[in-house]
Amino acid sequence: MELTRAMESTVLHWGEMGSRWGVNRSIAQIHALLYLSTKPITADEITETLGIARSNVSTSLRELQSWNLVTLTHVMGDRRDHFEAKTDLWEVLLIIVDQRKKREIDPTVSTLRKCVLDAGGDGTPEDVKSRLNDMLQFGETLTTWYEQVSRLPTTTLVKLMHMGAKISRFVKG
Amino acid sequence: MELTRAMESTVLHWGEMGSRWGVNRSIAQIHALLYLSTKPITADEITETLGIARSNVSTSLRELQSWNLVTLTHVMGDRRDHFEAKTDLWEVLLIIVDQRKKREIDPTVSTLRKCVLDAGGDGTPEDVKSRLNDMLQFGETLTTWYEQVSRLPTTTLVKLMHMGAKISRFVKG
DNA sequence: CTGTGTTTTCTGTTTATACTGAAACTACAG
DNA sequence: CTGTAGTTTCAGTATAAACAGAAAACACAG
Repeated sequence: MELTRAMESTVLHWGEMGSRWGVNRSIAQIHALLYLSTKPITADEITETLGIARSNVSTSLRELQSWNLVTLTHVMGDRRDHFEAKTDLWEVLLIIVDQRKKREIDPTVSTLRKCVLDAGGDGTPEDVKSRLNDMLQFGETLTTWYEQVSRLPTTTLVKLMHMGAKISRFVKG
Repeated sequence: MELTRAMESTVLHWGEMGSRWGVNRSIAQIHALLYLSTKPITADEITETLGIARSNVSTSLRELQSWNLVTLTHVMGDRRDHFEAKTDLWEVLLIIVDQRKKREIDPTVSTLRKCVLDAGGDGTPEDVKSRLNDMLQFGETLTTWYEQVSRLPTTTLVKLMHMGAKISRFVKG
């Protein structure tokens, strides 16, 4: 698979972005490549195109599949696995946020909950306790909000987005 | 400075969180410690409490100041710098999102813009071009929305949040 | 100008993670 | 069964980032 200049920069930049957000470069690059590719491609093609080890591609694809961002498909008359990425970017965004929430935010909130409990009997000063409480409260507000909003249909979300700041009209007071 | 059990877990967990989101552990730990502390503390106190090198604390504090999350203050009769963290968590969230947008999202969108231009004349196939365009479009929609909404007063944001999914009432169609 | 407390800079080391390549495994065709 | 194409696992290696400690720079009192 031959990459044009534009495709190459996109893939490289996406890899760079990934690493700044705690996603490893290979995974991000592969994801970008699959997103750009308009037909399913094999692991070997990815290996060649990106110049990374076959085993690394395998592991990364596995990870991408576990995120539901990439699916395995088959092509008639070809034994090899082919891979393709979700193309609806709204769906992609929601998947990523959902997963990171589940893997990182939710555990953080429960850790905080435990800390607030512990703080009751371990001699934590009152003012620190109130800071801890604020954090927990804040986390809970955000997650509750997200859980509701993320369940709205995409079309609604798009419309809400396009309203931008106008949405504030509907707030009382 | 003595940490209670609850404080210690919070600081450690925060550090862990940081590293999963591309913020180094020391910086995140120091931030947590300053957030919990109800009075400004010195770099040396941080060094002792967290058991990391003095130089590391210095660099991290500098970084935190550049993010506007921590400010330097002075205490009467003490030559040493003291540090304290922003305590309004809404403000903290907006600062973090703002900064990461500025440092990472905005450059990504302009890279995409450049790629879309390049793709015009470098032989990129039509269908790939349209994928690139979708990405750019999506990024622009999100950033435009964020720029508007983040400028609303915190009180309005809080109210919007508490409305949760009810906000969808106001969408036409 | 000198001495002391404080902060920053810099270089080498450590550590964590990504990555490779070979070997093991699997599924299937013949 | 056997051979082959394909995939995964695993142990070792490389790389990049975090970190420590020493040295330098700075600020100011006396």
